[in-house]
Amino acid sequence: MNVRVQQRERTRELLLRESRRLFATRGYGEVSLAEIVGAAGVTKGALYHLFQGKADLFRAVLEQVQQEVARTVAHTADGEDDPWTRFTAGCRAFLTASTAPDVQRIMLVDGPAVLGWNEWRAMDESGSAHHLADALGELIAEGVIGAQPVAPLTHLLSGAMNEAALWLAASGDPGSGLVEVWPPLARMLDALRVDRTGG
Amino acid sequence: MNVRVQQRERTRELLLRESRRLFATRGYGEVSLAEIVGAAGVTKGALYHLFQGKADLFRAVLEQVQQEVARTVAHTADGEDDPWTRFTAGCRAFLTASTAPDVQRIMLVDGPAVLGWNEWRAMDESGSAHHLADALGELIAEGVIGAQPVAPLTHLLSGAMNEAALWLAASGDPGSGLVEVWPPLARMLDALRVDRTGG
DNA sequence: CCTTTTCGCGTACCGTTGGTATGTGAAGAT
DNA sequence: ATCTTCACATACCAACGGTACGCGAAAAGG
Repeated sequence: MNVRVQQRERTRELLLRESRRLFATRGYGEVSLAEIVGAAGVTKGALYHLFQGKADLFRAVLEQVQQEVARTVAHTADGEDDPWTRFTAGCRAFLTASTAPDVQRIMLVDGPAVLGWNEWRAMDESGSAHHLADALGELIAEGVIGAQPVAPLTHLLSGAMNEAALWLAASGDPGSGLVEVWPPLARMLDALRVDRTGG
Repeated sequence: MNVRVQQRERTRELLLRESRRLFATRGYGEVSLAEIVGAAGVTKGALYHLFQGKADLFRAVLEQVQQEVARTVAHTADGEDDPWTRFTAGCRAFLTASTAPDVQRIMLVDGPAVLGWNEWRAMDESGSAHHLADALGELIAEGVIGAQPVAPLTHLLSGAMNEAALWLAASGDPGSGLVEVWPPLARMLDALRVDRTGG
């Protein structure tokens, strides 16, 4: 029980890689299963042996993308000591990470439409949005921001940052776009603080 | 040249009504053209005579939904005199209007995926986001909020409210959900003011 | 009026799509 | 050495979006 598991995993990763590339560049609706299995060098039999269908394959890809983003955000945040700095650094990391084309199309555009908003939201909450909620909870516990329910706040900020990521990716250079988007976002974040000493 | 134009318009509105209903309840991908024309009591010949295809039909439906929301927002905002009150009232109107199921699915979930984010954004900017940008521009001109580029700010707020609308519609009763979402959003809006005297 | 043109729409058809049923041959178990 | 499992290929299907064309009534022209 070794060669088989290895081969299975290898085929699965091939399918994930190729379908992710195709979904990212042309969108879920415009990519056929024939293309995917062709690019991966297998057949539909393999695909349906490993996944339940097209939507399930997409879900696996989305899961992968989401975990990558979440890991990047978490890694950046963990590098900071001060809770507030950790929070803002995580937000900025999310913005830059979500500028990548595959993240854009798969996670932010096609995700909700293919899986439905409820399932997409559930996945998001176990991904980067989870870290966001954690950071907000910590800030509340330490009294940096006022006591309040974290869920609505998380969604507001998450929505704002998702849209901001899409916008700055669409408007030419993401680097210079960030200079435009970050100040108002930083001000919004700063407005949460109970004791505003910074600008 | 009268009966023909009337009949054409009537068929078009029938197709728009039925496809809107189906798209809203089951989503763009799960609705077939056969279903749509069946519900409308016509055939595919009529559909392709009036629209360029499935995506074009969806675009027409989305345009309709968006204009309805924009009109509601504009109507609510125009009822207020003070620019700041007009702004916040418009935001609240958008939130409540975007809680309707057809607005949710068609405008916020499927829209970007079917038309692509760029085209969706272009349509949104000629809809309710346009009013939002107008209100922000006015507030800047009157010195209520600091001088800054309106575009990024518009996108941040638009994204936050879109997500908030989806969230409060998904979490049971929208009425009680609004009570949860509005305070943090109001605080975010209030943080934009140069001179913060209110809470 | 009668003829001709226009055009809104129905009918019949096509290539492609996601999905399924079944075959096959090698890896693993006994 | 035989049997079972299983990763995957092959062949096939109904349904889909889209197209070509035909029909009949309304408009236009004389």
